Amino acid sequence: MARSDDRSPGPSIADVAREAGVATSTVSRALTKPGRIAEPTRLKVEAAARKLGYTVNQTARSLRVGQTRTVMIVLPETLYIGASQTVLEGLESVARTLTERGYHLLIANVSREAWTDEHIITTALGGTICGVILMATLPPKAGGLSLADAGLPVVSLHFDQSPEGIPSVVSNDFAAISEAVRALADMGHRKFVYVGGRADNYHELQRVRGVRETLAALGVPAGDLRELRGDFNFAGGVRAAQDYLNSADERRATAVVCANDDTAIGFIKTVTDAGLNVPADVSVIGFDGAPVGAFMVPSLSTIQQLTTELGQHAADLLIRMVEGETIAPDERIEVPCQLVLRQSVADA
Amino acid sequence: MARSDDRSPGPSIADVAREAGVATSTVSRALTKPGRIAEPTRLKVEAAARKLGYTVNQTARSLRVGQTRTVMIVLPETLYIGASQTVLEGLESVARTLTERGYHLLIANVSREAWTDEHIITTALGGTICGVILMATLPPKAGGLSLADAGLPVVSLHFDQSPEGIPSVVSNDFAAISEAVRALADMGHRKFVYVGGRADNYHELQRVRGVRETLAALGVPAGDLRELRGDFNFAGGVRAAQDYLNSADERRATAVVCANDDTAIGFIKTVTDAGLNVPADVSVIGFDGAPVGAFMVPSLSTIQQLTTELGQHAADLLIRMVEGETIAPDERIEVPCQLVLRQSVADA
DNA sequence: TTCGACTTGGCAATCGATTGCCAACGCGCT
DNA sequence: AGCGCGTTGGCAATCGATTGCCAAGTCGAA
Repeated sequence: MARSDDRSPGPSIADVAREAGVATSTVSRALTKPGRIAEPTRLKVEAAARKLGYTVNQTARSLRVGQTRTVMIVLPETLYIGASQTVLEGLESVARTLTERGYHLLIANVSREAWTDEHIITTALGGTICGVILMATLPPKAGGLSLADAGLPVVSLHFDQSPEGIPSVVSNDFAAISEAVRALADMGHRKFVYVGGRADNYHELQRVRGVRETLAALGVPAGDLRELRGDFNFAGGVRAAQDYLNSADERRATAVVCANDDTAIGFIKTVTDAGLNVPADVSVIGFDGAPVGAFMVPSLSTIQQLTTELGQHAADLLIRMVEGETIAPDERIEVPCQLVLRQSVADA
Repeated sequence: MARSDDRSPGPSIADVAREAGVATSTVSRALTKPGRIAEPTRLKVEAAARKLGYTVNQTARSLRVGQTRTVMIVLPETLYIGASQTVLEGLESVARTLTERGYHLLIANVSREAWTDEHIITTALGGTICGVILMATLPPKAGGLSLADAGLPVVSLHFDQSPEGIPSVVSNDFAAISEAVRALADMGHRKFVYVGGRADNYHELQRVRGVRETLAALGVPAGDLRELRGDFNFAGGVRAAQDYLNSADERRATAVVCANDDTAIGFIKTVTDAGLNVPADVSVIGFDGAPVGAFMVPSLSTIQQLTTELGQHAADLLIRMVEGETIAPDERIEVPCQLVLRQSVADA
């Protein structure tokens, strides 16, 4: 068999058993079932294992116990590569939490195309993983099958999918953007622009609603809120700024709320190059808390998402599900954001 | 056995065999060895598999063939969370390439502490993975064991470790920064500052050498190059800028080369807030090609790393090693960078 | 000394897919 | 009709660890 391709398999449990002079079952129990094996025997086994450099073969273990300790994280279709680091920060946090608890993290679908969804489903069904974290994405489907058919625990991070039966960990977008709008109103601003993201996006729905309802509650007439599309990226912010610049001076808003930092950055860059001054002529605020914001000129006001906490909660929730705890399918953990006001906003 | 914990195992190969009226071996071969099974039989098997929704159990397969199709990527100890997205872009590129070729990607060590190296080694030895990509890190060690002991194919991405016997995929830092320095000299600059990173870092060594040797070749006296420490982050750029501001006006350099974009951004922010104008008073250039650079005020000149190509090459090289191709241990693939000049530089 | 309760460790089946080996079969040729 | 070769598919061993079951051993109490 393994003739041409001799992968050094390392010592197996049988080797350790022989070395220690006990049965394989004893070795297995000594290493995994504390208390099941008498102390002297256990020490003997441990010594033998260390001497041989034995490491348990996770593949064999997984096959036998019918469970892996590997979690898959599905990253968003577009990674929103820009200024904000929510994806990377979230990933770091999830990875750290899982690793601490002895789990592995498998990455899926960094760039989603037709075949990748199928790849995900196949992996899920193939017994390779024990749970899934959806990061700012909807559950993949392929052929007749969906992720749900794998019968695995699933947690949604960033998108609230608890109404669809997926426990979710989310920022309180609505309350956060509402606070930002109120802060701008308190500074005397009365005419607003909201530069939104993609219309079908979960965050967009929360954020645009937050702006509208808060302004309405403050008594700002609907006509004094202009909504532009920003697509969550730099170019969208640039386009929105061009629209903004095209309106007559006296009709221009003095406060601009953007659906994320990238949009705000594109906006600021464009109006600045056109000769306007931020914040003297117009105040701008973003969303996400990109680390670079503090070092922009002017420094960027933003709504900071606590990405690390979000990731921790998601990982923790999933582990609890994997380990058999019953979690309500409409479980929803909300993490507050922090309003960070910097140079890009000023009194009207 | 599995009484309390009935994980729905899905159909097995035996179920498919029964459904199709053939032996399990026939099913296995029909699904994996094209040509080995007569066409009519193969179709029968495929139909049965589809009908039952059969998916191969990767765990069992891996155990039998002694090989997984999972690659581990070790991310840098500090993720350099700032403006540049090299880690995320590289990750995306590696993930995409591996997925296309039917491999999985396991993430390790996003935050390295004492126990995580051990976790990595254990995983590597445990037969869970078939290869490792080191992303801007040195090989982990734990206890008496190092990653090398696992006998797995390893590729280094970003750091040139080919002298240590690890095939590497790297940017040509030296040539790139040399080109940048020459460009600044061509613009008439004669006094330089180099804001470096951490002294023991691979990139730092390349980049500082590039600056020194290029200036020397251009006949700029060593006294007209001032070297400051920037630590690769915003705060380091800020500190360097404070040092810079403290020197007397007539002694100040007019060209600042930074070891990465974050440093450059911190530098620009600080000197701008202090009343200097970039680029009128001082030209600044970064390194990495952070996407946000184009939208800074002033937009940031930088040396763009082709992260996607780097990732592709690394993944491709590793796959070739995994699949048995012989690769020279001192293999070194160099990917050129692109100099991108924007508003932050101007004639002296 | 004997009995029962408890502890300890070994035997062997098991997880699911792969694969070496071989038997059966079909086909063409003499 | 008989022979040989190539193709097809089945049997059963195998990968390495886990675990139900049971036997042997230990200890204390009567």
